[in-house]
Formats: sequence, C-alpha cells, structure tokens
Amino acid sequence: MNDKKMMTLADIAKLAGVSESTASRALRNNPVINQATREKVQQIAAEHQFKVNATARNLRTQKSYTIAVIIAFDAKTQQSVSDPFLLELLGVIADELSLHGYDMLLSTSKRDDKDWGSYFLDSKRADGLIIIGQGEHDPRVEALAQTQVPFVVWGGRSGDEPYPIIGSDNRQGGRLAAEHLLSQGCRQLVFLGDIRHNEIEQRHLGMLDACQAAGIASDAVQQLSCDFTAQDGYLKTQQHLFARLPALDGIFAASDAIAMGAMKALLEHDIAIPQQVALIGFDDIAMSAYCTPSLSTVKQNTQSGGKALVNQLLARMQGQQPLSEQLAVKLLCRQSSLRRL
Amino acid sequence: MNDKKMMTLADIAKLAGVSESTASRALRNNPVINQATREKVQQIAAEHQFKVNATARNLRTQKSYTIAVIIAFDAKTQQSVSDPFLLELLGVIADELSLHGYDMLLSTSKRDDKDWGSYFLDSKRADGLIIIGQGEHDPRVEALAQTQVPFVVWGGRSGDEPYPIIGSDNRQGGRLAAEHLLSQGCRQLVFLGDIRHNEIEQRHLGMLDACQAAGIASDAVQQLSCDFTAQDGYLKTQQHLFARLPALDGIFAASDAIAMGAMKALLEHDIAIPQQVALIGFDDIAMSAYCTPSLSTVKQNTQSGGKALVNQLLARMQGQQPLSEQLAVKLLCRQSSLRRL
DNA sequence: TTAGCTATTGCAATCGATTGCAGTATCGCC
DNA sequence: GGCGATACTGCAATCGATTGCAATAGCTAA
Repeated sequence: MNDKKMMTLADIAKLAGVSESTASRALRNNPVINQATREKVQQIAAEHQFKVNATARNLRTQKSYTIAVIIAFDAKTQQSVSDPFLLELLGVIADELSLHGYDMLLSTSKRDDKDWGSYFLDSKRADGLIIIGQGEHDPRVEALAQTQVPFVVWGGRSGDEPYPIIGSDNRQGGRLAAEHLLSQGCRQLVFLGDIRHNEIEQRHLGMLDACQAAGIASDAVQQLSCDFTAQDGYLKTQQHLFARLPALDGIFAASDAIAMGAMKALLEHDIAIPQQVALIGFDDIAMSAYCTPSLSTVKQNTQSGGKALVNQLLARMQGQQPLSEQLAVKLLCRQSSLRRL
Repeated sequence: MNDKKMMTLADIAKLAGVSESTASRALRNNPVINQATREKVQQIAAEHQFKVNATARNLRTQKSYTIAVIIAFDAKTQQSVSDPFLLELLGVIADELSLHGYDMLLSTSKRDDKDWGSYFLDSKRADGLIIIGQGEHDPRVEALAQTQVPFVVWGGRSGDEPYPIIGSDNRQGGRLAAEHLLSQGCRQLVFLGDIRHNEIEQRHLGMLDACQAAGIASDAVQQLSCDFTAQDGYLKTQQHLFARLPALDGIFAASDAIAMGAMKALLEHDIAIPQQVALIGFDDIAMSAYCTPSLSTVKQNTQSGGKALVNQLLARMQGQQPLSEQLAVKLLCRQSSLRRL
C-alpha cells in the first residue's frame, strides 16, 4: 500500500516500459508523445501516487516556481505585525500564485540581516519577489531596483520610483475622506499618521487637496505623526488633541487601528462622535463596522491588489515592462462621521 | 561589478585554486579543511557574492530546508481569513523557522484540491508541515496521521488525536473566563461559539467546569452556535439573546471578533455593559483594548505557541516522539466585564 | 524498390552542490 | 632511512528530472 521508498521517474518509466525521457514528456503532456503512451504513463504514475521531484526539476530547469513574499517591517515601530489588512492581502496573493502554479515563500524581515535579492534569487530559492511594506524609503528596495531582480512592491507611489509599485490610490482616498468630513460640516481637521511613509503621505496630500479645493485655510489642517497602532492613536489624541478642542471637529486617521485608538480617547473624554468630532479611518478592517460608533473608513481593494501584484510580477518575469498601478478605493460612511441622515 | 552570469561553486573553486569538494567543505566550515584554505575560499566567495544554489544542495542532500505552513480554512465559513491572531502566530513561526535555518512555504488551502502530504512532501517541496486550522475534525489531517509525514497541528486537543497538537489550554481559558464572570455576579450565562471546533469546544467545557464548581444550575448556561466573525456575533446576539433579557447577565464569546459583534448589538439595544450584561472574549486581538467599553478577554501566548510548533516539528523530523503541548493562557479583565472596582 | 517524410522514442548530457573514499604530503620517531 | 600516523585535498559518483539531437519504424510517392 505504502511504497517503501520514494518513486522516481525512472521507476515509473521502467514500469511503463519506456525510457525516462518518454515518461517525462508523457507526464507533462507533451504532444510529441503518442497519446496511448501518454495515458499509460500517466495512469501508472497516478496509481503509484508519483509526484515529480520539484527539486530535481527546479535544478534542471533553473526555475523554482516559487515567489518570495517579504513583509518588510519598520525595524523601530514593528508596525503592522497584526494588521488584519495584511493577512487578507497575503491570502489573495497566495491564491493567485497557486492559480499560476507558483508556491509562496513567506519571509518577515524583522532582522534585516540578509540581503533579499541574493538570499532568494541568487540562491534560486525564488524566481521573483513581492515586497509588502508600507515603508519609508527603504534603501534595500532602492538597491534592488539597480539589479535585474524581478520584483514588485505594494505601497504608495511618490512619483519617481524606478520600480513597479502596486497600491491603492491613497491620494484619492485621502481626498474622499476629507471631502466627506467637510461635507459633514467639519472645518478644523487633524490628520493622524506618519507621513514619512509614502502611502500615508499620499493620504495626507489627498486631504490637503480636498481642503484646498474647499477653500479651507491651511492652518485649519493639522498633521500629527502617529505609529500604526491603536495605542499610539490613543496616546497622540490624548496628548495633543484635547488642547485643540472644541474648535477641532474632524479627524482623519491613517488607519483604522489608529482611528479606534483615537475614538477610545475621545469617548473617555466624553466627546460626542460624530457630533463634536467626526472621525474617519482607512482600511476597513473587520472590526470597523462593529465598534461603537461604527467607524467610517476608506476601503482598499485587497482582491484586485493581490492579483495585480502577482500578475505584474509574472509579466515582469517574462520580460515585459511592468507598470505601476493605482487601485480605486471606496468611501464607507458609518456612524463615526455621519452627522446628518 | 555585476557578474554577468551566476557564479557556481566550480567558479569559486577555480578562483581559489582548489577543487570543488574543497571549496564546498570550506564554505560549510568543515574543520577537516585547513583554516587558511577555508578563509581564502570564503573570502573569494564573499567578494563575488556567491550564494550556494539551494536547489542543487537540496537535490543532493534530499532535504529542502523548508517547512510548509498550511492555513486550513473551513470551506464553508471562510473564517479566520482576517483573524489578526493568525498573522501574529505566522510571524512568530516565520521567525523561529528562520532562526533554525528553515524557509517557510505558506499555503492557504481554500480549494482543498491537493493532498497536502504528497504535494509538499513527496515532491520534496518541504520537509515538514505545520497545519493551522481551528478546524473541526478534518479528514485530511486524520489521513496524514496514518503516514510517515512529519507534521504538527495548531489547535485544540479533544483527547485521542494520534498526532501532536500544540495549542492553548482552551479549557483552562474557558474556566478562567467563566469564573471571572461569576465573580462579577453573573448568574445567567451564554456561550457564543461553534463547539464543533475542538478549540471552541474546550473553551465551552471549561466554562461548564467553572459553573459546575460554582453550583450554577446547568439550565442557566446556554450555548449558541456562532461563526468566527463579528458579523455573526452581532446577528446571533440580536436574534437570540434579547429574548432572554433581563435575566441573561453574562456572555462569553469564543473569540474577540464575536464578542465585538455582540457588544455592538447590545449597545444598540441600550444594554449597559457590564452592568446589565458582562462580556468577555478570547484572543486579545489588538482592538480589544480600544473598543468602548474595552473588552475583557483571554490572551493566548502566541510567542510560545509559534516556538513550540516549530520545535516540536523539528524534533519530530529528527525522529523524536513529538509531544502535544498546552500553553497557559492569561485572563485580562477590562471594562466589559468589570462590575466592581 | 527506394528516397523522403512523419511520428515516436531513446541516448546521454546537464543542472550545481555534496560526500565516501582514495591519494598525497609532511612529520615524528625508532 | 623507513614506517605509520596525521592532515589535507581531490576524484568521481550521485541526487532526479529535462531536453537537444539522433535513431528507428512505418508509410507515401515516384
């Protein structure tokens, strides 16, 4: 029942009474092999549960049929470790890769000891790289761009990056969020987030776009740096925003986690949301709809994002010019910002 | 600067004026090679940024130095896709594996087309399997247990599983949660969760333990099936629990997500938490501390869990008898359940 | 009948590193 | 001076599948 030692192609060939080359071609459905022969070989292989040794194939073909996904953390803040958004994106990427016959090697680069390009590519562990890091300018990525390594990045475009970046249209997202706050009558706004990150910077810029378009004085818009955690959202709100009350009437947080921290601080201080301060986040994590008040937010299209990452990378690996992409986002208005029904 | 084609061990050997075998041994720091020779080879390799071809090594050594991590979803509920707890665990596993020189292949088995064991092991893609699925009895896992495949499972032990399971002491967690509710004066309790899942069943049993010990009548403890989502927590609370008010005074949700859904429903109904109904969850996801009221919960030790998974698997791969482990959990009392200060 | 095709199949090299075993040099010591 | 031990180093086989090219068989057309 359980074959003692591993079956090899040679065993299958012998059983089928053909040469290894024929067996190999038959299994891969090479049409040059007689149909009857093909079927016979495939049947025998199936009977014995033969699985091609991926290692041997990889060595011979010089491909690994594997893509490395690197989650690049900020060494300092350790952010995003528990960002639900990430896991969702990962799931989509995994599915899409598997659809194309690729496996996914996952690496969280906390210790950034090893140089990605060579660790994964030169050693033939992977054929390409997907880098997920809502990072600040990362020298390692910049360095990669100088090489021939096929890779794509999930993140925010700031304009001139010499590598393909797929991400949400963060600026548009920021615009939508701010327009919404303005439409609810907010006039003194705060942006809560770390604009050293490209994506966050774009969200902030979008907010400024909207304010400018609405003729809001620029000193009515404050930006306050904040980590990606609920904790920091809470702290920063406590430390800096209470002082600006009651004038302050609208907060745009760079992520839902931050927003929920801010919400906590406001509620503890008995500030009515959205009546006194309207609040909106970014990401639409699962909890957003279920906190009280429910959190307005800007939703990223994880599905399209994951697919775009994979498809651009595969295109790049086939020698095509990869393109950066910006995905449309969607405004979700919930209780935390809806002053009027 | 950038070497045209990939360097191979042969190239390094030639440059160093030694044979391939010597070069190989030198790079792996085999003490049988003269120290001076070793250093010279290593230096030349470093200069040329030589990286051992993992594929070739794997073929020759018949190992892949790779562990496959499979996130087994419930085909129906698609739960846990966005469970923050999972990502955290994944991160720990990734780090621990990398510490031991292993890479991590991630697979989300939504389409359960392929048979794990053979896909990863027979094809030599991985040396072992870590299966994460707070699953119900999964026939695929049962089948694996019949084979020689080295694998470990994250989940709940129900007693007799013939394979190593690492997980939290869910029963103890349930006990702690219930004891806490009781200590707050709750007498009519509801458990919200799907007890077909081992882990959840254990949490429920723990709750019953505590109630029994406290002499609570068994009909004062209700169990209500519920998916892993905030959404279902919300719905089930609306549909079934309002009818039991005001007698009902304590809810233990099988996960924080469920708890937050329930909280939403209660608040919308103007039920005071914790005065009228005390609420406690499980997991301590990042948001728990930042909803309002903040959510009491039982915290799992992700760190130890990830390490245990990896270490047990590696032990198993070295022929040792792997042991199941139950990790201690910790009760975190926050506003949602604290009636007295 | 035979050259010329086509349809199949097999031979043997190849991918790059590892490793058992054999070979060489050097040294100490009687 | 010779013998064995010690310390390195190299030869060549090996892991398992893929593939360019050669080989064979069967068949058609001249």
